Formats: sequence, structure tokens, C-alpha cells
Amino acid sequence: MQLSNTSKYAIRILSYIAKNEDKKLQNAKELSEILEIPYKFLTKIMTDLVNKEFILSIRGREGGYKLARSASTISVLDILNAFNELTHFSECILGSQTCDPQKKCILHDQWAKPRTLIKQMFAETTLEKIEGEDFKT
Amino acid sequence: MQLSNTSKYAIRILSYIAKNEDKKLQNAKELSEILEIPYKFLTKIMTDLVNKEFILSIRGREGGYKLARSASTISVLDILNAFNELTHFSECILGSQTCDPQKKCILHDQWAKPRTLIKQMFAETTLEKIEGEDFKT
DNA sequence: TTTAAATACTACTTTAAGGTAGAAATTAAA
DNA sequence: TTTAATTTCTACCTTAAAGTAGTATTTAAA
Ligand code: SF4
Ligand code: SF4
Repeated sequence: MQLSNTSKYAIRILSYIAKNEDKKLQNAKELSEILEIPYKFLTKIMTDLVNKEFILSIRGREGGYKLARSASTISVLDILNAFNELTHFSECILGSQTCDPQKKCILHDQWAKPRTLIKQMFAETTLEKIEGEDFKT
Repeated sequence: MQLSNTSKYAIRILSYIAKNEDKKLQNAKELSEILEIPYKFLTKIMTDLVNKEFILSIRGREGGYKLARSASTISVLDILNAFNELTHFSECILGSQTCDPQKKCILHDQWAKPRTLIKQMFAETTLEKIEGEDFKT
């Protein structure tokens, strides 16, 4: 019951950038130090975030990253979706690909309520709404 | 947001054995075919389940496996705990080791409610209570 | 007493995620 | 125009989980 490291990093990175939108641009070196994410791994994820259109990058000296769209339009669910994390948890705690209510897996009934609650929570939590202050770990 | 394969297999195996307690013993070959779990991997997990005292094994010809204690005393939470799955999800969706409410991680407030619900669900769901019929996948 | 059916043990291989290294490309400042 | 600060690309290494193979051990039936 853990998100992948990549997803967790992505959430933390985007949250941090959202919280510091006043500073126009964030660069990889600083992000890496502040968020305690290995530099090379972070830049790999940043490229992903750019390709997935969460982030705009400005290359070259004085370049850096900023949000591609407003923090209020990016939900945690969007992020998880982009990193293929949704396909898992939204479907089945036991990993079934297709949820057939006629042929319930053994935890179907029990899992239904928590599943709905989690999904709602992820959908409603936009970057704008994130309050916590500890972006590390 | 997935359980490890090992945990999922363990849940399915124990559920199936609980549901068929009338048949005195289950053997690895049949379990492997019925549950569609690779034979060699299944026997590895069975040994774990024996060591962790969920299962009693009878060796030799006509041997097999049965529950070591009553289905009503084994919760999904127990199983996850035994396979070190709890340490993760019970603590933090973002993977923090220690949850310090003075120093909330960015999803603390949102995660609190779903987390409680999931944990309750796992704790309340004993093998006896599992209703679903599809033990595969 | 031999044999067949079962679990248990030891060791290896495969796969995917996580992470690292080095160099290329871009761009503004000096 | 050179240089330094930046992102981007390509390729590789590491680790843990998942899965496989072979053999030893146990035990009841034949
Ligand atoms: S039956 Fe329930 S738990 Fe199983 S796959 Fe479908 S939704 Fe998931
Ligand atoms: S602050 Fe909340 S989400 Fe973060 S580690 Fe603690 S319990 Fe988990």
C-alpha cells in the first residue's frame, strides 16, 4: 500500500513549486537539495512532468521550471493518473484488471467504501489546497 | 497503491483454505492450479505461512496444509502485518517513517480519514467474513 | 521394504523500479 | 564571442521483488 517513489516525488515536487509560485522559476539543483531527491533522478522526473504538461521548462542559463497551469486545476489524482498509478488502486486492491460485480473478488465488498473515499480525496485535493509544510521524505 | 504480490497471494491462499476447511487438507499442487499461482512460488509462500503460524503443514504422502487457528481469529490486517505490509500504509502515503503532527507532511490532513477507514476495514475483515467467490487474479 | 506423494531447503534467474554518469543542447550573462 | 548555468538525451548500474530449478526430506500406501 504505497505509491511508487516516482509518484511520491512528483506530488512533492509539484506541491512545492505550487507553493512557491511567486519565485518565478525553480531550478533542478535547488529542488533536488530542498526536497532531498537525487539530482539525476529529479531531472528525469522533471522531463516527465514537462512532457505530461504539468510543468513548463525554460532551458539555458537563468532557466528553470514553473507550473504549466494554475495550481487549482491540478489534482493529486491527475498526477497519479499521469504516472499510471491510478490504473492500480482504482481497480482492485487484489490487482484484478477488470472488476466484474457478477464475479466479485474476495475483498470486493470490503474494499468498495475505502476505495471510493480515497479516490474522492485524491480528486478533490488540488495543489492549491495542499496545506502541509513538510515536503521532504 | 497496490499490495505486493506476495501479500495478495497470501490473502487469497488463506481465504481459500478457510472457505474449504471441511476438506481436511489442501496440497500445494491443487492450490497452485485452483488459485493460479506458480507452484514453486506458492510453496515458498506456504513455508512462510507455516513459519508465521497461520498454517499447519503435514509432511509426507497424504500430507498437506490446513489453518493453524480458527478463521475467525485471522484478519487481513494480521496477514499484512506478517508480510511487513502494514508498516507502509499505516504510516504514510508519502512514505514518511515517523508521523509528526507538529510537522505535517503535505497530504497529512487529506490522508487521515481514508487511512483510518482502510485500517479498520483490514482489521475487521477476518477470513471467516470474506464472502467473494473469485480467488483468482 | 520399496515407492510415490507430499513438504522443505538451497540456490539461481528474471524483471521492473530506482538511481547514476556523462555528454549534448540551449541560452543569457560577462 | 566566450563562458557558465541551465535543461535534455542516451546509456548504463543497482536493488529488491518475483519467479524458477533441482534436490533433500518425510511419511503413508502398496
Ligand atoms: S471485485 Fe472489488 S476488489 Fe475485486 S477487482 Fe473488483 S473492485 Fe477490486
Ligand atoms: S503527516 Fe500524515 S501523511 Fe505524512 S507521514 Fe504523517 S500520517 Fe502520513
